[in-house]
Formats: sequence, C-alpha cells, structure tokens
Amino acid sequence: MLDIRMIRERADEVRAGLAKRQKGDEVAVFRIVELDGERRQKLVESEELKSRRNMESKAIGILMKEGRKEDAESKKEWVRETNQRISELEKEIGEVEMEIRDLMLRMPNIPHESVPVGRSAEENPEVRRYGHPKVFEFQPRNHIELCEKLGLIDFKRASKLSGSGFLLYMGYGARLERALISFLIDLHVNEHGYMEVSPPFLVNRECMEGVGQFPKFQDQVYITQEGVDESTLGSLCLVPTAEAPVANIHREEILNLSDLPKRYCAYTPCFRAEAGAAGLGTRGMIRVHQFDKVEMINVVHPDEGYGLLEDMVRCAERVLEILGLHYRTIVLCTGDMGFGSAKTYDIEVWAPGQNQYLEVSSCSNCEDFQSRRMNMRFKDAEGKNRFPHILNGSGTALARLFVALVETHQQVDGSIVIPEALRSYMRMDVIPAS
RNA sequence: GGAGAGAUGGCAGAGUGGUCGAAUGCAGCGGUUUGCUAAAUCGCCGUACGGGUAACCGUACCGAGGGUUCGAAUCCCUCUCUCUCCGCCA
Repeated sequence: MLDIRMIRERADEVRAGLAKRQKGDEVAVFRIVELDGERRQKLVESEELKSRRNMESKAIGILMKEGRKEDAESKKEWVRETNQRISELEKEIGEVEMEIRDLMLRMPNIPHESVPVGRSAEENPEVRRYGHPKVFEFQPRNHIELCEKLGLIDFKRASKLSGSGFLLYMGYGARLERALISFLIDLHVNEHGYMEVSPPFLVNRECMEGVGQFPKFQDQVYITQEGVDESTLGSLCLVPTAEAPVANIHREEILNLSDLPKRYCAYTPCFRAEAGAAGLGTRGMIRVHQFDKVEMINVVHPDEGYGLLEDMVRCAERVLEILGLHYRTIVLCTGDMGFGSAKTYDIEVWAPGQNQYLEVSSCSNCEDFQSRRMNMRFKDAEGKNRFPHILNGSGTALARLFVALVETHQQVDGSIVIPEALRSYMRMDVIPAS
C-alpha cells in the first residue's frame, strides 16, 4: 500500500511511477485524490460538531448537579439532534474511506528508480551469469524420463491421488527432496546469518492482505473450509509461499531499532492454484500446485533495504554455485514485476534436459509497501515510528532445483552424481541407475 | 467440544455512568544535587487522523464490533484472543 499523503501531495510523481508498469494502474490516483479531499472536508465538519457536542455534554453534567433541570433538557435536545447529523456524516465518511481503502489495496507498488522500464519478460536485462550450459557427450534425458527410470517420482500415482500438478516423490527422490531442504536451511542459517523459523502452513486473510496477495489475487490461492459448516468457509488459506506467514510475524508491532534487521529463513510447502497459468497441466515438475521452497525474509531499516537486496540475491546464487549449476540472474523490468515489489531479481537455473532456464528464485524489495499494509513499524533513532523495508527471496524453490540438479548431474547410464555438499545429507554419492 | 476466568498506556496495576487519555509503581528521557557509581529530587514521557507556516488546537482510541444514554474504560449484546480445568485427538 502506498502512503496516502504521498499520493495527495505528489500525485503526479505517483502517477508517473505507476505508469512505468504499463498496466494502467495510474488512473486510480485521480479517483483517490478526489475521494481523499471529500473525506477530509467531511471529517473537519464532523469533528467540529463533535467538539461542540462534547462541550455541551459536559455542561449538561454540571447543570444536572446544580439542579437546573429545564436548562439541561434543552441542551439534551440539541445534542440529540447534533448526534443525528454526526452519524449521517460518519456514515458518509465510512463509505468514502472504504472506497479509498479498496483502491489503495489494489494499487501496486511504485518501481524503484533503478528498475529498467519495459513492457514484458522479454525486456528483462541479464545482470550476471555463472558457468556455462553443461556440454554432454550423450543426449541428456529430461527430468521426467530420469525420475521415472530411477523411480524418484511417481507422476502417474500422484495424479491418481490429487489430480494433475502434484508430485509423489519415492525412495531416493523423496530423500533428495528432504536433503535439499536441510541443506538450504543449514546454508542460510550457518553461513548467511538467518534464523530458522517453521511457520504455520495455513494463514488468515489479514496475512494474505499484508503481503499483497489479497484482495487482488485471491483466485490464486486455496482457501480452506472447516468441516461442512458453510459459515466457516474461507477463514484460512494454504500458504502460496512462506512469505505469507513469515513476513507477517511482526505485523501490528513496533520494533526497536536494535531489533533490526530481522532475518528469517523458513521452509514451507507452497500451494498455488495457478488458475489460467501457461504450462498448467503439462507433465513434469516445472509448474505444479504444490512445491517445497526455502524462503528468506528480511525486515530492515529503509536505508539498508537495497544493500540487503543485493546480499539476498547472492545468498540465493550461492545455492546454485555450491550445487554446481549454471544460472543467470536478471532484473525484472517495470512491466514484469510483481504487485508489491519495488525491485526484483530473478535467478534462472539451466536445465539441460529442457534446454531452457527455469526460474528458481525471485528476490524482491517491497520497501514499505507490505509493512504499511501490516502496520508493522520500528522506532528510528529520533524515536519516530517508521515503516521498515520488507524483502523476500526464494532460497530456493525446490521442484525446479530438483529438475536442474538431476538433469545437470546425470550420467550416460542415467545415474545421478550427488554434489559434494549434499552427500552427507543423502548418505550416498550417486543415485544408481536402477 | 464442555465449564470457568480474563483482555486497560513499554511493563505492572487502579479505576463500575460526568473535566478519565485514564491514579500509582517500574522502566525510559531531560534537569538539579553529588568526588565517581548509586541514591535523592523536579519535570517530561501513548498512538492515529485532521486543521494550522508554527506555537498549538480538535477528533478518535481502555481486545474488536454493535447497543443504551445528553454523556460509557465503567451498563447491555455479539465476536475474537489468552489462561485454567474436563473430554477427544497426532
């Protein structure tokens, strides 16, 4: 959510910033400014009435004590009438405020000035590259073939259980998934200074609104129903990312300056409806309704937001480097950025069996967009309450990492060499061919 | 799921219809005193929104939302959460 005062005082700047996303978001600014003026005018009117009413009420109390009943009665009558007018005004103010709030909640963040302007994913510049696409002396298999051959994943039975877009890891496949989760958390905790947290996998609507998922993207999440009672429908949502619970840990709190930065790292499964998404229903692990992910969340002083964004991207890149995987890092252009982000880097890992790059991490600084929605603040050096920057980054998503890993480290016989760093977790060096 | 207790400022804890935005204590900030530390003493010490160049002023907030009343932290209703006990359960 943007600052209403900024919209009021620097409407042109806000409009120009939103226009860079090239989605037409800036048109709502006019309406908000107009409604905001209406709101303040009515607010002044009602507060003046309240002020006079409060004075009269006090006077009534004094008159009653003095026994001047008839004087009190006439004042009571006046207060009654005034209250009527106040409640009419308040109703109008409430309606205006609801409309403003709804518009504000649906308005995306303004891109940071360093973000390249562009319309779509084709215009995302590459900022870094590590290694090269691996050259094979044989025709590399894709992950579906490999996983079926080695019995790592049972695609067919997964869809029997849950429909398309779900995975059933078996044997060494399940072990590899679990090993990756442990490896990632240990790396971020031991070497990158994060605190491990294990959050709920179901969160309430306030959390979803806090991170910007609601109200605009409700159709992308699974909402629960408790029992068969319709009245309890939808109080909790399956997390689409650990960001949903973890970024909200300090919602409605005022943190001390010395509490910052908060650096959290969490594993959760991620549940996504993927309604209308391209690639949905295709076989494999690239786009699924449930996948595992280790997420990094930083709550930091605004002065440190962008420095920590670079740091966080490096943390995610290290994962791939340690696992011996080729990747490229891109910065998303204004037209391709997510709703709440002011600046986003994507990391794409090379999957030789697909002959394509797969997005395994997205690292964003949402600045104070989310903290404002959550009303999460900190006391700065002057003792003033301010909104911290909140950053989130995948470190990394697992299903696609799994794909890149098996496709990159496959041998001619189909066996898969386990990267050094994973061997202690796997308690093996090679996943055998059969 | 059943029964009970509770929710007040950073914390502790008063306050059961009328200058209560809220006593008091602790913590915090500033001053005085003191050889240092400590103690003592005085003052300040919530948040949000709005008005004003500003000093400042107004409004709202005692878990949330309604209601009664001229007036609610205080009375009534609903909800949420926390704690204790019982039941069920991984």
